[in-house]
Amino acid sequence: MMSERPTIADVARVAGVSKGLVSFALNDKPGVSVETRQRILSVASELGWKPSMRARSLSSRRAYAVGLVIARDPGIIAADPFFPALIAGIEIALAPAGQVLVLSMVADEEAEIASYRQLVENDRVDGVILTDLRTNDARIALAVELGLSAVTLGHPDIPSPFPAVTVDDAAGIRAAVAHLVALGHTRIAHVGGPSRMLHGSRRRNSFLAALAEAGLSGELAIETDFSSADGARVTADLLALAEPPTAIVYSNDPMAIAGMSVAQRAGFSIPQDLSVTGFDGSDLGNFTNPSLTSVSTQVQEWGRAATDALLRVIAGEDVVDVELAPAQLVPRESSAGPPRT
Amino acid sequence: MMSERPTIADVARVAGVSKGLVSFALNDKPGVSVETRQRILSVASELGWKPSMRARSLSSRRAYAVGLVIARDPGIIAADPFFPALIAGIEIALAPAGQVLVLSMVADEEAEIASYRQLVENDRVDGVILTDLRTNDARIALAVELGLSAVTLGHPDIPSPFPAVTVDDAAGIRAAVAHLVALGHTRIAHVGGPSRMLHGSRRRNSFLAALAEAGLSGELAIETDFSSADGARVTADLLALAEPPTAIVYSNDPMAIAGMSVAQRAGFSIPQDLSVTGFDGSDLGNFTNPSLTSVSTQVQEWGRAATDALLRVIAGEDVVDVELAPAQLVPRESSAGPPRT
DNA sequence: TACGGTGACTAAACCGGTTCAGACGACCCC
DNA sequence: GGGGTCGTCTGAACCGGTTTAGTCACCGTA
Repeated sequence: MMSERPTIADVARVAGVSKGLVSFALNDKPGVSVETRQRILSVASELGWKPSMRARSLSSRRAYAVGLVIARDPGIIAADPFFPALIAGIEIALAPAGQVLVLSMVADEEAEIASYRQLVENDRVDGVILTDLRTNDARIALAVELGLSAVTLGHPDIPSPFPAVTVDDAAGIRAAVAHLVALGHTRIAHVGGPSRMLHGSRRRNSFLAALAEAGLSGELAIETDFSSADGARVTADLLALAEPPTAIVYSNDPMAIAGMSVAQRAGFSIPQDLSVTGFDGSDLGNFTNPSLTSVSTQVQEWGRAATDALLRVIAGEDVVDVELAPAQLVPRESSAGPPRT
Repeated sequence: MMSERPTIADVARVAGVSKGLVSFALNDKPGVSVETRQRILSVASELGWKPSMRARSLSSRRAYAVGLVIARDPGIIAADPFFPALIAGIEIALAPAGQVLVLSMVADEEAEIASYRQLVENDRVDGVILTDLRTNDARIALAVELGLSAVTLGHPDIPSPFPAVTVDDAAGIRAAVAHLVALGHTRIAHVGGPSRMLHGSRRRNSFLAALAEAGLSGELAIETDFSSADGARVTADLLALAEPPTAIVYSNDPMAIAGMSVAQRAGFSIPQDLSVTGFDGSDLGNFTNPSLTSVSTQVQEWGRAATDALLRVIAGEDVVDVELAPAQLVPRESSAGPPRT
């Protein structure tokens, strides 16, 4: 019963060399002859030796883990398929590197800052993925202050020393508007996220720009908190207007789905009386009635690429910004020509 | 510019005592006089000393972290609000204890086993939360083999040395059936999860038992993989029967929502022609048309309680099973009396 | 032949905590 | 007054790796 796990000292003893040399051999460092390296490696695998992450962490001052802090209302997170997809992507890149994800979910921005500080003070992570960037985001300065490595999902609106991994979601909004314009719509509304969030304001701006390009007015661009509840409320408001829009571009799928329900309750047929588009192209939209025209962003690939970049930053490499395939329109049943008046 | 972080040796030097005594004082161990303890504590806080988790981990052989491995298809996870709520609950219990969550998301059961092994071999976690229990679940034996602490979400169907934290979801299914029976339904179908998953088969059994109690036949209990797609497919099959059911009890909300869409497409009005109930009482169901009668399980509280129990197991306490408030029916618009024939 | 350089290797320090054996004085008891 | 107990504290070992300084044999060269 060899219950104790072998240490590097056991390997050294059996191989007849010093601890230090074993360490060199196992980390592919120079200064070890080919035969000795061979012998050490075979002894190590014979003994079933695995390095102790704890000891390695202490002496190398690394955590071999990356952090993700999600700061949103749990209710909103639960409805939004974005995060599971992101995490799945992160995992794909992390696993082969022998690293793990430390996840923190907090309710507000104050707790978010505290969470990053905890992560660093407690030596939990070597770097973080910054998602849901906000205008003038304090986390950039915080990461710098804490000496953290980081990558941002999207370009911040302030100077940042960290690589940005971006998906051109503006292209998706433009495609959605172009799609609706091509169908003949002229009164198009936008139900977007909080303007404090960069992707909220960026999508809103792209929406306005696309409308302007088509010679249309963008007066119906409304801001929400990204929740289904807000999506429903705003939709009701829009449809109660004297001249309601004939199409609504939503900034995420949960709001679009809630909006469709509200519209249908109010007696609007979709897409006959109202066209609707979502954002993020979640699977959910395939199973609504009608199915939801949406914009797909390959969230999983985004997570994978961001993690890849982060690991290289942590390793000290120079990493340049990464631009992924732009968001693409996925036309389904919820969009059609405007009602004939 | 005091850039280096103070160590326990610094505190000892300034306080004029030995390293060991500082450690005792800071961990509330006996053998330190009140005045000395006071002095040490004040020196520590003056210096802004924070224990190094890495060093502490190495010498105490603990990770101060717990693991959660989610093994489901990413698409299914994304649609299901269960996991975000669970994680939010876990976080609530973890943060005050200074511990963190290491999350792993894998696609299949093989990767799942490998993931647990990695977590342990790499000293990542002190314990794990076992969710989505399956029949004869190999993870129980695996955790024992690896010497992991654990808690299970629900009772396993095999002997387990780990405390179980349970929510009586059977009560929820019974309540849903009772609700439908009271409304006058006699042909009630069940669209449930995989029978390999314990909550899948348990809900199915409760469904059958509840029907039997009401003197009804349970021939329409169908098994799915929990995905929206499967929910849609099975619903279509059920409605195509010569004598379709007048009510369907779904085992999660995404399937119920997909099922409603399919039914509506097929010309069924809900709830006039078909009543529908979901499971897990997600916020989503508030914003469908009609809103979804569902069963609420307080998932967040489940995660909190499970984490609490796990931390106590890790601390070596004797922990007994915890039984949370049973699942409760949340009646909304999708259920009503059967159509008059 | 003396010398500098190089490759292979060892010993020991180090990372920053925890823990254990033992020193020491104060106190108590018989 | 000698011995035992208790509370307080020290010094050193320990956790299991990484890293640095230094030893030693061997080589080619002037």
